[in-house]
Amino acid sequence: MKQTIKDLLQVVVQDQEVTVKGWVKNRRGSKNVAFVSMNDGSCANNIQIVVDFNNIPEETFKNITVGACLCVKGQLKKSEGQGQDREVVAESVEIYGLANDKYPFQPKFHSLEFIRDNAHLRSRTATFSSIFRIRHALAYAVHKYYNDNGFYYVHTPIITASDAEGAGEMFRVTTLDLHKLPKTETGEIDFKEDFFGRATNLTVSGQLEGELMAMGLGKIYTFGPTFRAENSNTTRHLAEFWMIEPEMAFYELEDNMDLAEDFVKYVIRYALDNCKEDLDILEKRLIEEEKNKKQEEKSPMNLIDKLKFVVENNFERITYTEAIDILLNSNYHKKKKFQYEVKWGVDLQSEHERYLVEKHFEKPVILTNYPKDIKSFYMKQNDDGKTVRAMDVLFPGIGEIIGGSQREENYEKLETRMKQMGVPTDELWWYLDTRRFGTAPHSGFGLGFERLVQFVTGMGNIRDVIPFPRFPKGAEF
RNA sequence: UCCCGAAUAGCUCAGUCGGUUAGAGCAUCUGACUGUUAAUCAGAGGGUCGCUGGUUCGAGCCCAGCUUCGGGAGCCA
Repeated sequence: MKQTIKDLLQVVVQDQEVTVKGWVKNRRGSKNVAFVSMNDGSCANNIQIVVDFNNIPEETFKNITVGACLCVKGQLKKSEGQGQDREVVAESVEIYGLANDKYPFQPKFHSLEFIRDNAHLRSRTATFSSIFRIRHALAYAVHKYYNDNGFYYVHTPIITASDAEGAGEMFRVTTLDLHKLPKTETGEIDFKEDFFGRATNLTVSGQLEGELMAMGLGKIYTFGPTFRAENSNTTRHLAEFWMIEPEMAFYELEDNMDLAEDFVKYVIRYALDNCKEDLDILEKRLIEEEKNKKQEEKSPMNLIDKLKFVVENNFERITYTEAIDILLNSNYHKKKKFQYEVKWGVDLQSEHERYLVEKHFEKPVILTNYPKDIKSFYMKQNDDGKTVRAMDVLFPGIGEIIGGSQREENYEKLETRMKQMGVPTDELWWYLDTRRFGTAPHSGFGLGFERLVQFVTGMGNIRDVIPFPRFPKGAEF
């Protein structure tokens, strides 16, 4: 295999001939010698190229500006300078591509807003190459975790005919001519004429299909794209995002919580163990940003300490009812600092979740047993007749990172609940079949992959942790 | 979608009470410098002050609408 800069930074230095291919991050010159920092994306660190004008014409160096791509042949030697232990003394420089002064990035601090505007080139920046290497590591860790724990990776459909999952607005998928829509006798659009012979959408969740697979394979997980056509303009929502959804036969809510906690800790630990350099870069950036913040907005922990803290401490597990009591007895509530009312039966607002996670417990919290009327039809009903076996994992800074539940396995109870909530039982006949034939207790959850990447990288805006973000009025690149 | 804020050089920003020719650092270009670390030093070029309209003798600054971006909220993962 060809040697990358990562390889060259690790091999034993013995004045050997090497070839470096990569992009110019910075350049400095003086009368007889110049220095070029190069990076090829293989790791966070740059390699320093020494350009001696006795070997390489000065004119060549003049053309090499930040952003240019080069192939440098030379000798790998111990560095004479202080900032690095090795460097490549160039013997020849081939220019693959020059970058003129319109190249947007410079060797200086750039705002995230500016880089976002140039997202097509942002993999060239230190911050974003680190983010995307960490994103890769986390994705790998997800597969490794489930594979090593006996789960099967299943692929659920991207195009789905069911629009009844209640997880959000859907994107329509059609091949109909929008200027000449076929109509039924009653004047409605006739989807019988459409590609699938029925109305179809992009999936909002693979859960229902995941349950079908778990009811035969035992323990499965999905890891794929999901789509929500909500007009959400926030730092933690995307119209296209990647979701991990494990689904396990014979797991009850407590098993589900154990899995969620163990899984999240595993992938975060994997990043700590394998992405040290990249995490250091992101932590440094965050420390710089914190300097401009007011004292009360500063976070109590640096990025890596925060990740270690999550890995080393148990998540707090409380019921919804207990959470309401804590909120009602809080000073925040007594001083009327909450904007939204706290009372049993209403869904918790962001401010309430933040209080529990960031002020009261100061660690991740798993909330369970929510009122049934604020949760989905498929969640297992408790004997109290009021609550369901739901669980939400709340993380500091980003709120809900995981939502899951034990599923209702009783056919009658499920069908009754679907009818009460207006979920069409005829459309979901295949889902009900799992309860009709050999039903079993089972559980699962969904984890928004970008929210996990957000937490691990410390990035505030979810659009910065996916290479090509999709959001309302945003589908560039 | 709602609330709040912002928009000045390629980038990051300053611009006093509405008053003459809109500034700085970095980047770019020219030059200097015997090994630099976001090198340093000297000089130069670079602006329809987001757009449209209004108030005024006079608008970067005040007002209205629009656009885009940011923060927060809702929906959620």
